[in-house]
Amino acid sequence: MYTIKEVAEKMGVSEHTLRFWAKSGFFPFVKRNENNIRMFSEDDLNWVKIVKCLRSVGTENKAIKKYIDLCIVGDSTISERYKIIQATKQKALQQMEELKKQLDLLDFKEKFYQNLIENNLEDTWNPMNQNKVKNKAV
Amino acid sequence: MYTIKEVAEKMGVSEHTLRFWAKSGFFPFVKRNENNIRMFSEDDLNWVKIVKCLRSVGTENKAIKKYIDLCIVGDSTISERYKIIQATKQKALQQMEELKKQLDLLDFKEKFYQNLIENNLEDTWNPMNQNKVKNKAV
DNA sequence: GGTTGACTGAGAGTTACTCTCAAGTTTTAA
DNA sequence: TTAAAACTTGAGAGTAACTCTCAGTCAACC
Repeated sequence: MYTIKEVAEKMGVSEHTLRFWAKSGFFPFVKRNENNIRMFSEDDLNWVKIVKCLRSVGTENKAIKKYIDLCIVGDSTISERYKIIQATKQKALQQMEELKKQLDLLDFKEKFYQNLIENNLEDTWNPMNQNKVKNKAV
Repeated sequence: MYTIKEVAEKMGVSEHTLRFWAKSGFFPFVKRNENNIRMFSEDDLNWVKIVKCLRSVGTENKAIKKYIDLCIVGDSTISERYKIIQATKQKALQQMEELKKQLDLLDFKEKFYQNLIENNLEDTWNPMNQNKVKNKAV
């Protein structure tokens, strides 16, 4: 059993955020000890893990709560939960594509600046230098 | 030259956000026409592109403004800008790793539910079924 | 000449934290 | 054994980055 601080360290989520998530109803199974302190079980850690996963791919808290409520209802909601996970995965794949594109742009920019530095060139792409003839740039 | 609406469509950023970014000083070179309407040039579109890129990898607006201010200063800040782009790229690469991990978890979950559905099994991972013996699950 | 449609800025509202605080326990240290 | 340090708690204020609503201006069409 783990206190909120231990969970925060273990899972890489701040204590504040964990309390906020708890208040949002994301951990309906976390028990309190005799001093009203939350004690997270191993199973609860898995809930933290899946909540963290859903959040990190941009799922809204409202939708996460919905998913958790479906879990609470029980086995009759398995196919609905399956669809949610499927859709979330598709969204994550799209994000991967988008991130790749942005990485390409950052890579281009990096090499562009590198070239300017190594060859002591002017930044002809910068609008401040609009009057100057451009070298190969975005 | 493009109006804010056209830029919004072209770049996949809402008009609201573009106005917000403009007010934040992200487009210091966008001119207005005789009716006070913002007209974006091709160069301005590239600024939108780089701002969108920095935002999408989690760069704070304050830091974006700083980068833009460095651009305005001119060529003397090239090496500083180079460092910013390098650091941003590293952050993006980390995000890629994180996203891969989350995708793996979603993939596992997807297959897990698929197995439950196909074989008509109980969701023994769900804390609601804690009393039952677990099948292979997270 | 009146309505439609695009644009404007100001400002209120929203999401998801993030931080501060006072109050209660508990462990450590003198 | 008592005082201080180290936890935890919930309430509530603050923040970032939008997101939306609205009143007002202006040009263009019927």
